[in-house]
Formats: sequence, C-alpha cells, structure tokens
Amino acid sequence: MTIYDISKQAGVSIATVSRVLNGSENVKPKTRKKVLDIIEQCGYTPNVFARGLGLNSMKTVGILCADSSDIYLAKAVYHIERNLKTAGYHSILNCTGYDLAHKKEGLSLLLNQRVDSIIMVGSNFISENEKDNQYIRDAAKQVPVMLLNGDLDCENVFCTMCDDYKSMKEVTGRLLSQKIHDILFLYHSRTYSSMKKLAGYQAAYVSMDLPLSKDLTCFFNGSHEDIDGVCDYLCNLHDKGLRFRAVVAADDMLAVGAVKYARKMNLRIPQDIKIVGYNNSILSVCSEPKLTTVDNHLELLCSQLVKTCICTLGGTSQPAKTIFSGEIILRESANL
Amino acid sequence: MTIYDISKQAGVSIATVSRVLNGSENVKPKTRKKVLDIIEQCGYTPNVFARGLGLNSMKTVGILCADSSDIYLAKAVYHIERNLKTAGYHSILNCTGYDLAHKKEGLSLLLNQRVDSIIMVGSNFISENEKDNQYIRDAAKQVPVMLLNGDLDCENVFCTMCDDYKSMKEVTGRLLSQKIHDILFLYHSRTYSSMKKLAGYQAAYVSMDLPLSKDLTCFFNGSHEDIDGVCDYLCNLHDKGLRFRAVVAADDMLAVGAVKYARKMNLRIPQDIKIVGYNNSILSVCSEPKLTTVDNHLELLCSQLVKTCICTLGGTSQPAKTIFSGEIILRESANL
DNA sequence: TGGAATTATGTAAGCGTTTACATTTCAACC
DNA sequence: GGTTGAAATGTAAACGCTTACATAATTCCA
Repeated sequence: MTIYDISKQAGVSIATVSRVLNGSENVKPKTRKKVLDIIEQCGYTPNVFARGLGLNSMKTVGILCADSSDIYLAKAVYHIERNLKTAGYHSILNCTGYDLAHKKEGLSLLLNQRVDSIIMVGSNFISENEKDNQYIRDAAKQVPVMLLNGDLDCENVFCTMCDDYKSMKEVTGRLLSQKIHDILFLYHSRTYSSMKKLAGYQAAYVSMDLPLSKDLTCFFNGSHEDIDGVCDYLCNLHDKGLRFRAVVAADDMLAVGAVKYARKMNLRIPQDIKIVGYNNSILSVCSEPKLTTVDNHLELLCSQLVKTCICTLGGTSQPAKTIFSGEIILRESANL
Repeated sequence: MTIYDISKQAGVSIATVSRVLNGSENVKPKTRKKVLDIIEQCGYTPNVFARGLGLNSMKTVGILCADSSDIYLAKAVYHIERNLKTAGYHSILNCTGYDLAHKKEGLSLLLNQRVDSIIMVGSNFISENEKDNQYIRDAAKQVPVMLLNGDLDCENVFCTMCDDYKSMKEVTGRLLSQKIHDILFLYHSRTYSSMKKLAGYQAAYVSMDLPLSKDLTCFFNGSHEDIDGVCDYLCNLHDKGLRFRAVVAADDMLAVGAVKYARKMNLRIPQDIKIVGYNNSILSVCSEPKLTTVDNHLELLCSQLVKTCICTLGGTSQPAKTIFSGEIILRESANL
C-alpha cells in the first residue's frame, strides 16, 4: 500500500496525495476530503523510510543518558520523551554508561541514525577537562545539542539547568547560620553539577568568613545505588577521627547513606546531625526520617529543554542558556 | 557524501561498495581493503534512511512502557536498551501512561515508525479483560511482540516473565507457617502481575487449609510514588478496625508505606508486624528497617527477552514463553 | 590450453516519498 | 468571450541505498 495506490483510487496524482498528507494549503477542499477518505478507508500510513529519505529527517531526537535506571535520570528521560512526543518527535534512547569512550560511541550511533537533535541527559556528559568536551562540540556541528544540567559555551549547544550553586550555597549558609560549622559535603561523581554544588558549599563558608576544612569535602567512590557503601564510607571516616554535625549531599541516595550512618552511630537526626539531600526523589520520603532536600523542578527543566529543542529545529533562535532556581524542601532530617 | 562518491574514488561500482558495507563474502580482500580505506578516509557513513527504504528496516525496536520513571520499569528499559544495542538495534522509547487509549496510540506510533519489533515493558499492558488485549494481537500481525511480565497466548507474541505466583505463594506460606494467619495483601494496580501475586497469596492459604478473609486483600488507589498515601490508607484501615500482623506487598513502595504505617502506630518490625516487599529495588534498602523482598532477576529477564527478540527477528524460532523464578531476599522487615 | 565452474564485479531497476517546475483549471474582470 | 492571474493538479527527477541479474575475471582440471 503506497501513495500510488491511494492516488489511483482517488483519481489524482501522487503529488496531490502527498500534499494532502503534508497539509499543504493548495488543495481543493473537495479533493482533500476525497483523498483523506480513501486513506482512512485503506488504513494507509506513509512509509517513514521513504519520507525520511526525501526530507532527510525522520522527526527523531536522540536521547543520550549515562544510566536511565538512575532514579533522577529516569525521570528526566521520561519527561523528555513525553514532551518530544507531544511535539511530534520520536525518541531514540541510548544509555552509555559513565565512561567517555562509551559516551562517544553512543553519540555517534545516534548521529549515524540521522537524528534531528541530540539531548544529553545529566551533567555527567560534560567534563572539567575541556578536551573531553570536544565530542560535544563536534556533534553540535551536525545537529543542535541540548544539555540538561550541563554548561558548555558552544555554537548550537543549548543548556537548560538549575542553579545548583545557588541552592547549595543557600543550604550550607542556613546551616552555618545555625552555628554548625562542621558540615560535610558528600559527593559522588565529578560532574559539572557536583562541582557547582561544591562551589556553592564553599562559597557559603567564604561569604561568612569561615574557614573551610578540606577533610570535610568527601568523595564517595561507589555505585549509584550503594546506600550501604555510603554508610560504611562514613563510618570509616568517623573511625579515622573525622567529626561533623551536618551532611549536605549531592543527591538523596548519599543522604540516605548518611542517615544509615547516623543510626548506626546512634546519632539523633536532626538534633545531633543534620542531613540534607538533593533532588527530592522518592528516596527522600522513603528515608526515615524523611529528608530535607532540594527540588530542582526537573519536570519544568525538561519541558523547557524540549521547547528549546523544538523551536531550534523549527528555525526559531533560542537562548543558549536557561537557568532555573531550585527550591529547598524542608522535612525531618534538617530544620533549615 | 554518498556511496557514489566512495565508488568513484575507489574505482569500483556502487554495488561493490554496498557489498563491502554489508559484509558480503564475495569481495576480493584487496578490493575490500581499498574501499574500506576510502570510507575511513572520507569518514563516510551510510544514509540509514536510504538503507531503511531498501531493506524495509532500520534495525530499530520499539519499547513501550507506561512510565519509565517508575523505578522498576526504568531498570527494565535500561537493561533492554543495552541488550538491544549490543545486538545492533536501536531503541525507540514511548512512554504511554496507564490508560488503554494512550497505550494504543503509543503502539501505533511505533508501528508507523516501522520498528522491527515491539517490546512491552510491564505487566500493565495486558488486561484481565480479554477484549482489551486485542490491540496486542493486532500488532503481532505486523511484527513480533515481546512481553515483559505479561502473558498472552497469541501467534508472534513472546512472553518473558517471572513466576510471581510461586514467589508470592512461598512468601505467604512461610508467614502462615509462623502461625501468622492475618496477612494483608497490598496491591496497587490490576495488572497481570498483581493478579498472579494475589493468586499466589490465596493459594498459600488454600493449600494450608486456612480461611481467607476478603478484607485482607487491599487495593491502594494512588500514585506509584505516594508512600505517605499508602501509610494513610493503612492507618485508615486500622481505624476501621482491620488488624493484621503481616503485610505482603506487590511492590517495595507499598511495603515502605506499610513500614511508615507501622512506625506511626508504634508497631515494632518485625516483632509486631512483618512486612515483605517486592522487586528488591533501592527502596528496600533505603527503608528503615530494610525490607525483606523478592528479587525477580530483572536483568536476566531482560537479557532473555532481548535474546528472544533478536532470534525471532533473525528467523530462529523461539519458545513463546520463558518463565523464571524469583528469589526471596531476607532482610530486616520479616524473618521468613 | 580450453573450457567449465566459481568467484568477483558491474548495471540498472527498484524502494516510496517530496518537490521544483510544468501544466491545467477556474474565477474575475474588461 | 477572451484575457489574466491565481489556485489546483500533474510530471518527473531526485533522495541514497540494496540486490537480481548480467557480465567479466579467475581458478581448476582434463
């Protein structure tokens, strides 16, 4: 069943059928109706491959994501896909894992698939090491690239992010104001986003003229789901003599690890130790006590990102960066 | 840059280039090398649209998922995508939500996209009401359909699932053996999988000749993330006089809700109340106490499902059903 | 060394659209 | 009724591959 069959049955040329299919203006209403009826009646659907070949596009966007099973990234992918679908685009998902080689590989698979645009979900796609961002710049020469929670100055790269620096500075500042000066900053990966959080944490100290201790900036080197590992890690630090009365974590999983640590050490939360998570994921309400955390309005970010993507594809020029503010969600693990 | 450019530069015909590209046997090694060198040198990549048009396939599989932000489904999507990629296939993701109309719509979008196969992730795609499964049967007339945790007898539909009936019967049976006869079964959606779990729960009572109370089969009607809602729901049941010394839940989120309920009611876990989750998600270790739960080897299921998919596409006949057994993970919320 | 069998390569016809350009139709006006 | 310009429709050439079939080159053996 092709456009020829339809054209024959409707007694018109294939061009007219094509015009009807593509909603061209210059078709007599009567003709349009006739064609549409036949199409309906035959259950004809255009061949997307042929259309892709003709238009050099299949209205498809590539979603690159290190690990779509991560709670936060999964939510992002979900919202992005839904927004793209609403705009009439398909989503090709490619989960790369966290190492550079696989990210490059995933990216080139998507580009070979001739997607109209690339969306990189998660700040882990951009690196502190500028050289390691070259692959993004290269991709941007072919298609517009959207970064969720990443920042890169480059033609044809569009960034949508939340101001993690600001949120973390605010959280840390509030704790400092409560005369809690020994705040442990717990992070997990050296992503753009983590680094911004760290910078915010440090800025809070600096702006209050308080000394920063390097020992309190702690990097957990383990899986994204290893709550027990985080707990052990903190116990270990404790054993080595490190003391702290608050933990600000780069994500909720780390914060839950801290909660487990506190329970193990018989510390009362929040009296003896305050714990703040990040992302306002389901973990923050699963936790006991529930986590005070930061919500960065992921759904909003995603809808903005897709809007930018679609407008760019439509030829409307878009701002290179859109920055949203997070919101502190007060729960039981810290009274800020 | 097309196959013509390459053929010209290599001094061969486009057919030969095509053969090299597709790994055909009948190419002289010397010729192959020459072509490959030129391709490499030019950085040529074949146009997938044209290839798709020629082959009527773009090596793409459609993944249909109600909600890929759900912890469990997200993991499934992740593993499926990775396995598909390894097999050389692309994944188009389509998140439909839970109502039938949107599922049908998502499915037809994927079919119009001419995917080679459809994978339905999650038992929510099949319904108790046989009529509502017709759309799957229709799809199966076009492409092979893979069901993860769903069961449907139909030509060209392949099911990969875990034996939830068995696992739930085992869990319930162990509790009954401990003389705990007032076990609340808590579920969340009337999916195939939930119904199997319920059947297993009931079977355990029956096989031990114990009376079943209808009141103890409880349906929570709320969002997939609403832990507090579950807690309230159970408190409400308690207020209405319902008593139970154990909860077996259809997923970990529900179980965490039960944990919250227990804490609110000052019930000790597991002394006063035993709680069993399902899925062995991160929630089960985030919870305090950690959940005893059922692991159904999702990664294995997914890899098997994709294997079945790829083999089917490759023309090798495959078993219509593959059933795995779950594993009970003992943690703190119940000593089984 | 000739010729059959085998292997390698080339030619050209699809695949099903879109769209520039050509042609026809038609309403409006003189 | 003839002219004109706009609107509607048609024709045919891309788009860049794959592949059946035709042809050329090579191998093998009598």
